[in-house]
Amino acid sequence: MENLSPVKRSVTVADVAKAAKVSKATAARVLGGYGVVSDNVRAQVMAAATELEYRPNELARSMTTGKSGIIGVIVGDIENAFFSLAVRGISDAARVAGFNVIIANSGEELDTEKSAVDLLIGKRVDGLIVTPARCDRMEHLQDIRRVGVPLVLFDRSIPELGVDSVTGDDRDAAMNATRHLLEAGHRRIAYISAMDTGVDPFTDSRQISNSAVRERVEGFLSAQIDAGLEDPERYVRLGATDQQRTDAVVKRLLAEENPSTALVASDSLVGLRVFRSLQSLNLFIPRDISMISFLDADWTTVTAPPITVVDQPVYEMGKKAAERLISRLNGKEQPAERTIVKTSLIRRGSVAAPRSTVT
Amino acid sequence: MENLSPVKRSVTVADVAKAAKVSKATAARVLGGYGVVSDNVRAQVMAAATELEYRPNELARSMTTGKSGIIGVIVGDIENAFFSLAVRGISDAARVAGFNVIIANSGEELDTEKSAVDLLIGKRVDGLIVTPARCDRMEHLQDIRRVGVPLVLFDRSIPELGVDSVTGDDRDAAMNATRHLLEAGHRRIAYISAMDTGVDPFTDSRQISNSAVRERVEGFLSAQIDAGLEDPERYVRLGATDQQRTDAVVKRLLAEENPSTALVASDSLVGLRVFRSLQSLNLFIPRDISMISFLDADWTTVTAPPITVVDQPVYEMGKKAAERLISRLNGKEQPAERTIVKTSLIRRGSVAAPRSTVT
DNA sequence: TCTTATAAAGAGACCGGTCTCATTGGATAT
DNA sequence: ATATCCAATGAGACCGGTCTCTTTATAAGA
Repeated sequence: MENLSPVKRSVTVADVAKAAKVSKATAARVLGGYGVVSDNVRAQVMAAATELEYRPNELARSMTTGKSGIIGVIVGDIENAFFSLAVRGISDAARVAGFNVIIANSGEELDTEKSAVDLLIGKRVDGLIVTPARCDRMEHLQDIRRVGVPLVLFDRSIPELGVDSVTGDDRDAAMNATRHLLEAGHRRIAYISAMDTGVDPFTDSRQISNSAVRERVEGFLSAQIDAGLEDPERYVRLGATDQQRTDAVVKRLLAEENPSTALVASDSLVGLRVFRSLQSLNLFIPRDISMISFLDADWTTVTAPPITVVDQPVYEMGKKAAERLISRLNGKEQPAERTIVKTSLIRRGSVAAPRSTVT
Repeated sequence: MENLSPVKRSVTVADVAKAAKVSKATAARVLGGYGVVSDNVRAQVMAAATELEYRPNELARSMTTGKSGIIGVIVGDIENAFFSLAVRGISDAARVAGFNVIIANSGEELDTEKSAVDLLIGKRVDGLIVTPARCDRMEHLQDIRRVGVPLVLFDRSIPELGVDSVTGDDRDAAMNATRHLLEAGHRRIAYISAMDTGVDPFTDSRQISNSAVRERVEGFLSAQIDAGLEDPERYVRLGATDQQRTDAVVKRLLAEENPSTALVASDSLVGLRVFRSLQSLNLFIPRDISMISFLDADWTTVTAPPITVVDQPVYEMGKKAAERLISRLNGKEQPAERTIVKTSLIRRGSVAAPRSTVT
């Protein structure tokens, strides 16, 4: 074990300057890579710097420049494949542009999100990418703009806020998925989400504070209205937040007088839970029931049958969000823009005609 | 749209002090929550602060205190469920203790890891949790200690470094998994990993620079030696880095004169790829071949049959690593310690007796 | 009444960089 | 030979907090 006790105060430009026998200003110029210095002085300073193992203090640097080189990201839950992939896209794009990423989890809770915002602003992040837990509460997001920190919303948008957003084409995606089920002959299609609005029987999509889910539900409904179906709302089921509650939702859905013959899962976690529920009820997909899930998650490819999914290009979405933010950080004054990325339906084996077609 | 142009310089203690008609020092005392102030002055200052919407500049605070309140985490790939779960555990533990987390991806590349270390040290993180890409190159890790930043290794350990580490009981885990296959009657068992040592035919576990994989391989080998099998090395296959190469590995493995009848996948990504390979070869698990994968990943529960796995309590591992680091940050002078968390085998449906038992 | 202890507030240095402005000296122009 | 210019360097303020040290005012003690 080498010696590593000395509790050393870190080496500063002043130290290097003294060692190189030049002024602090000159040392700072070569170490900071700005201004103009003669070649031999530069060499001297560099030599002293490596000798002393100088490492710039980015904190101090940030203080004077006012730029931290950090992008703050607030997501619902990194553990969720959707977000971890997005974060990967964000970090990759950030790194290319010389930025770093600091991540905070909101757990989809407004209060946690608020304190994360305060925290990241305190850390003087250069910009923020946020997945707002609720699209109807945005005071804290307005604060962000007020202090002059560029903001990009991810996955969900809040038009009233007037900031950039990058989302999927949720409404179209849900419409396409629903149409696909309609075309297969289904007439009683359920939509299952983990969202929890206080009110129980779902009646109006405006109850849903998450714009992504809201738009998906709206697409789901309008596809059915277009097809002449009545009252598609009655098959919208929320609150599938864990396995147990999902089991309950699915069970109830199938115990009704007119049980649904197909369903759409609002995200890959809900999809997985629903799949397990169906399995435990000994239902065979797609013979007994058809299903489509959002997100082309790992698990959807290895089930029997593999699951038909709405493929959201999450990595690209993350990348785009970061790029948008960065171009704004680089001073581009552009009006707020809503970027909508196209999704596609990957047809696999979980959709078939309903068992007994009731018209 | 409200007014938000003013390009405002942020509000400082001095501003608040002036507004409250007290000295900067006094304002700082109440805003920073230290020292002693009278109640009415405190009230005055607080009023001025809320009025001006004062937000402390954590950067400046960090500069003088020398603490940033940030823990740096360097992982192989956040996109990987193993790491994203670990990061979740780390962040949760960090938040409880009042720390934040900044994440960097190494992509399992030494150079990227090195620059991530430089970067995070530059940002003056209070401590570092690293998943070292290679356990045989550690100069940059020694640097970390040299500058006095506490370090905890995650998932992999480097005893020579003399720092804390939190890992799974990889050797035992692999032994147990292998024994389970031996007990089922298998005599030709393969071990597949994504690691890539330069040398092709695997001969010696010391070729493997990742300690976790190395120990798993060693456990895998010794279980077989113990059982009296000869030359188990010949069934160790590395380089399953993507689907295509995994397909090749699996194909080659099964085309040999004595094809293996069971296999162990070194992590959940490899496991998933192997599963797909077997599927595409129209092999049925466990009838044609048995398999065990590391990590209780989502996908392993919904396949037909579900996959027997080594359950690594990754979230807890992350949490423990963070807790260990934090206790060190809080000044506890304790000797370096290697924390090994126990894994368990979750028996599901992917292991059965080999088709034709050849002794 | 006068000293002394103590609580509350103020003044200003400091952290480690950046950056503006002043100073110096050598090359070129006249 | 003297004025002019510019490249190279130095001196020191500044960013926004923390913190030490000093000063002031008030209450208790003699």
